Amino acid sequence: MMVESASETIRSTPSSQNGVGSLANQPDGGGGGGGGGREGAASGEPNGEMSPVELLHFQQQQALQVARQFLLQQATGLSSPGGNDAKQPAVQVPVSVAMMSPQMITPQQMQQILSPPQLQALLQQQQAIMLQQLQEYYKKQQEQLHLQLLTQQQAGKQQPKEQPLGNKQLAFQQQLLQMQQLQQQHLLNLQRQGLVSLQPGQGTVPLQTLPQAVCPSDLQQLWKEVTATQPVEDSIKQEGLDLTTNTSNSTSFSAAKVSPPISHHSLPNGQSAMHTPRRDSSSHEDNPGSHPLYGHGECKWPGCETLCEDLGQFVKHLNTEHALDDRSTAQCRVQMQVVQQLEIQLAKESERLQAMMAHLHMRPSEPKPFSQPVSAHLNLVSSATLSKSTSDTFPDGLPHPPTSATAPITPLRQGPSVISSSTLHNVGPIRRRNSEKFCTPISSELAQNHEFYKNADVRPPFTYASLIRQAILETPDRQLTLNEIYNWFTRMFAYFRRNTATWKNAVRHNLSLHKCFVRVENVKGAVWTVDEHEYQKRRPPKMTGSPTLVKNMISGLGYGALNASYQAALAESNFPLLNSPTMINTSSASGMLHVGHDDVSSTVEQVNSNGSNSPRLSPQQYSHPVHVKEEPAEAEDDSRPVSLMATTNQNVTIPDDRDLEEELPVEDLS
DNA sequence: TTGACCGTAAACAGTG
DNA sequence: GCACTGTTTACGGTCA
Repeated sequence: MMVESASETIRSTPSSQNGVGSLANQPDGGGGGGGGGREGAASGEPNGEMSPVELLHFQQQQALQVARQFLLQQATGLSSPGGNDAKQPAVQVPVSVAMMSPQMITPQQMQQILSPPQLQALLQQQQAIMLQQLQEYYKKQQEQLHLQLLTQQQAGKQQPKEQPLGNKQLAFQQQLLQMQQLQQQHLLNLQRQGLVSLQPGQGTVPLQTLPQAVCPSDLQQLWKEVTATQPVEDSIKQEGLDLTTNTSNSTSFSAAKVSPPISHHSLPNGQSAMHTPRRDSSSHEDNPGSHPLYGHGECKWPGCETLCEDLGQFVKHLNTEHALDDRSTAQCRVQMQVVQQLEIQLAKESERLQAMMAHLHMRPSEPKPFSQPVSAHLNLVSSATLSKSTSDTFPDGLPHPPTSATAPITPLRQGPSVISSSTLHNVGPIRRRNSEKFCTPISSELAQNHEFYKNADVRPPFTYASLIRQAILETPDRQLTLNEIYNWFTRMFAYFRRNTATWKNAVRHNLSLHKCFVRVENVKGAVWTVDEHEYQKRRPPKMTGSPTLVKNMISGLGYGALNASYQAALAESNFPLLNSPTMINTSSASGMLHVGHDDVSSTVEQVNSNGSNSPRLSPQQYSHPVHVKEEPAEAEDDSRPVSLMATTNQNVTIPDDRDLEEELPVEDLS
């Protein structure tokens, strides 16, 4: 029959994924699987493969067909039941209705053929039959679902893992619930639609008829819920239970599958996993003012996006719409799988990074006292890139040993300043902006990676100006001769040890170029000091008041967030430095008070001084209290007043304090 | 597209 | 004359 044709068509695509067919052990229906077979044969000879449900429908269909033919015969005999009339598209008839059965008289034809009383009687009769069929049909399906659920439960008892079992049971429960809802909704729609096609046909026919009973708005809502529900099926599928046949690729059934919000039933087996989201939600609710599932006035629950005016409304919405129920639990599990997938992806990427580093011979040869965080890897890569880049462009053209020969000793304490992508790919002009962007104190950076820079032929990610300033500020007198600055460079950085002419020229160039470097004549020569005021003024538009300040503040805050995330991630890797409150404070302060410094030591100074980010600094710095410098008596190797090296090598937390201590004299004078 | 910033290179002058 | 120091200019790259 054409009814079966319609149902067969549906079943061949969506209903075949319905799960109903599989549940009925009748994936192909009585039509013989071809889907395009003539229904007459199919309807006339229900084969042995037909499920009881379909057999029932078949019988009912036959009865209905007889009634229909009877009515038709009472009419004009417009066409034979098996004629081609139905092949003509029924005008103004829903396509699905027209498709229902070529043998079936369309409602319009019915109206033309039958008198109103006859038509009404026929419709009532059909509706009654349909309702009965539907009830029986759904009852059968529920039985099937229960049967499979029991089967799964028994099978699950043999599995050591209970979680997937619970999920399967959950899925089955969902199926049951959805089936019930579908039944109710379908029946309701049928009652509302007097002219709904009444062909129960095969098991999937009721599902087919549903879409036309759903208004577009309903469809939208249903689709929204389907999309929200879809991951559940994905999760189920991933766990080996393919229940997606119920939904995927079938808009109609997807809509039918949707569980309305009323479907908050408690599962009899009460999975423990269901408590997870609830607790999680509750814990978040304890945090006033914010909720991780609430942002931008929307519910961030997967697939929800419900607009909530305030947090209270959201909480209410959360408790009502995302309460402890099957769907929420399943969605939570899906989210867990998402996280797991991301973790797997991260692991893969980390492995790739390791391979890349190994390929580039950048793998640290020395054993690490603790696990190597990603930042350290990145730092190594950065170092490798820098080394390679600089080696390729060494002005002096001197051959330079590979950086790996001087593997960093303290890369584990790398801050974020050296992990920027630009650092990875650029050497020159980007360095200062890197340090600015990441607000890394050059002092902290150097303290953390002193050994690294000292041994590795890696160019430090700081500008000449910041390095010169750092060199000067490291001294008690805060003044250095040019030669002392040279020595500081060569002492602190292997890179500058091996490259001379270019960077020295650059140092001189920077000393002369920047106003912040003040040359003071000494008895025995000239010394260079730092005018912090001018140093801060180097980027006055970013300092205060200007719109760019806000921009920079925002960017600084953005980095602060990034840095915080990074710190959190690294902290979990037992990154000792990042557990240091000093580091945290430095980062946060730099993030909040980022005003565009080459190094954040100045920023830290400001922050620690009086909480103000005023660029104005100590009179000592500003007025250059350059007391005539005595004989340098350099001996740079042991004259360093502040042993960053020692502190770096000894204690990872001290350097930061030392940095602050170094800056304190400046701050105290402000 | 523009300006700021930076690095690099180079020329030049002064000084010891 | 040479080396060092200091200044200045020019150019190209990057970024906001």
